[in-house]
Amino acid sequence: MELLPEKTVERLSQYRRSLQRVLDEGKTHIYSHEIAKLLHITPVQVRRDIMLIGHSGTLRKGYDIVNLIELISKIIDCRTEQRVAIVGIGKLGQALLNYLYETKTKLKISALFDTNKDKIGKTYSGVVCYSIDRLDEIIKRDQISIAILTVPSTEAKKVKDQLLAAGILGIINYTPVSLDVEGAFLEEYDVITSLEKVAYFAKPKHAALL
Amino acid sequence: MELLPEKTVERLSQYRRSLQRVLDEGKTHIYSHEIAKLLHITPVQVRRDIMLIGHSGTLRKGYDIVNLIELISKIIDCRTEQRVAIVGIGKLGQALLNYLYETKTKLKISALFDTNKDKIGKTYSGVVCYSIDRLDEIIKRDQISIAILTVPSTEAKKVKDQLLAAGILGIINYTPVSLDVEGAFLEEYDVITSLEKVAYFAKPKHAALL
DNA sequence: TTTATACTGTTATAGCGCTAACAATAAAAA
DNA sequence: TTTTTATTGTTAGCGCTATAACAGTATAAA
Repeated sequence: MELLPEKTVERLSQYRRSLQRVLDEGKTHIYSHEIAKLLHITPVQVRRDIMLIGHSGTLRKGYDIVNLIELISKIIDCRTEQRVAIVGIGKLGQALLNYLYETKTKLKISALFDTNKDKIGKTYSGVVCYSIDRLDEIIKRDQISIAILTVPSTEAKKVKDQLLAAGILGIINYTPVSLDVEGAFLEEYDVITSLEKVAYFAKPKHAALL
Repeated sequence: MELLPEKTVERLSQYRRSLQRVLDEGKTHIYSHEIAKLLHITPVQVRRDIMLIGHSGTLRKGYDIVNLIELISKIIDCRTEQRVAIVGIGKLGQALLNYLYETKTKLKISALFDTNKDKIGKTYSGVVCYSIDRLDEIIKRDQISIAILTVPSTEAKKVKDQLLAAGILGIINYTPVSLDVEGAFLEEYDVITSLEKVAYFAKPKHAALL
């Protein structure tokens, strides 16, 4: 299948989780406008996304929830398990681990890395923390393909280079340092940028008058 | 001035921080291609953003860094201080607080909220944590205009309603629950979606062949 | 002094993503 | 049975964003 648009993939991830919740409540079918309402988007967008993955609903009955979940999973999940490492087990790294460690998908957090001696050897949510010196070794051994980067800014570039050298295919960069990633997929998220953006658009009305 | 495009505002936030770093290293002027290299974007985009805010560089000398920082600040900062609350002081809330509490801008984290009795009354990085029961009171008293939402999913909608009722103007939603925000600016960031997206685009090459 | 160079500033074009419009049709109502 | 209604599936168009192309010009070089 063709590569799907990024935004569609994002929504598919959200559809799947919403659909699972609805399924658990006992529903078997759902209309596009019902899905739309759950995610606060338009029904057209839902139908278009579903069209893009080649699924068909039933007129007047809507979409079969089980079928749809299965198809989404077939498309966005890898056939084999994809392993993920979190590099930098500070507050943010630990928070992300809590959010992610129990997904029911083919994604598995399978290693943590840090430089802090007190953390090395410990397990967090059942995942072992290794010294960052063993990054290359462990990534290759466990065939880890995705890394979540939550190290201090000063270390970001260096660690990124190590990750790429070890053959990582995707990086999520939560440090405020912009990275250059050749040949891998990169997603950057900067909390300061995000806050400053919201601040710009959430200016009090009277501010314009001053 | 006209409202700037969202993406431009995001980059302005990043330009400012990069420029400050370069300034601290003793440089006084910088070329568009130098800024571009720092953020891994194109020089044209940098020039276009700078054009949009009405700044002019000097041919063959580049942009005066101090001037540019001042202009960006004038545009993306509010004239008055904008106060921010973090609602939900779990690991993620605390992590974000660490990232944000010492910005030199007009943004100030001025209150934290939680339901946990052990946290209420404590201070984190010098910011007091209040009971979430006092949300309305404190937001109005301190004129807090922006909220960062890091509560459990189950509480997200209820807290969002309380925030809007208290007059909040911008919300950053880090919960995986999609929100509907009437009349305020909303930014949603979902770590699971983000990871699943990267996983989709970072699939090992051979996966396509299976 | 004249020409070449290396920048900035601006406009035109392309691409992605969302939305509006509508065709098709199964189910429900008359 | 015929008509209406509610829903899916698809295409066409619009808007935002990024990029490409290029005009303008101060400085440097010849």
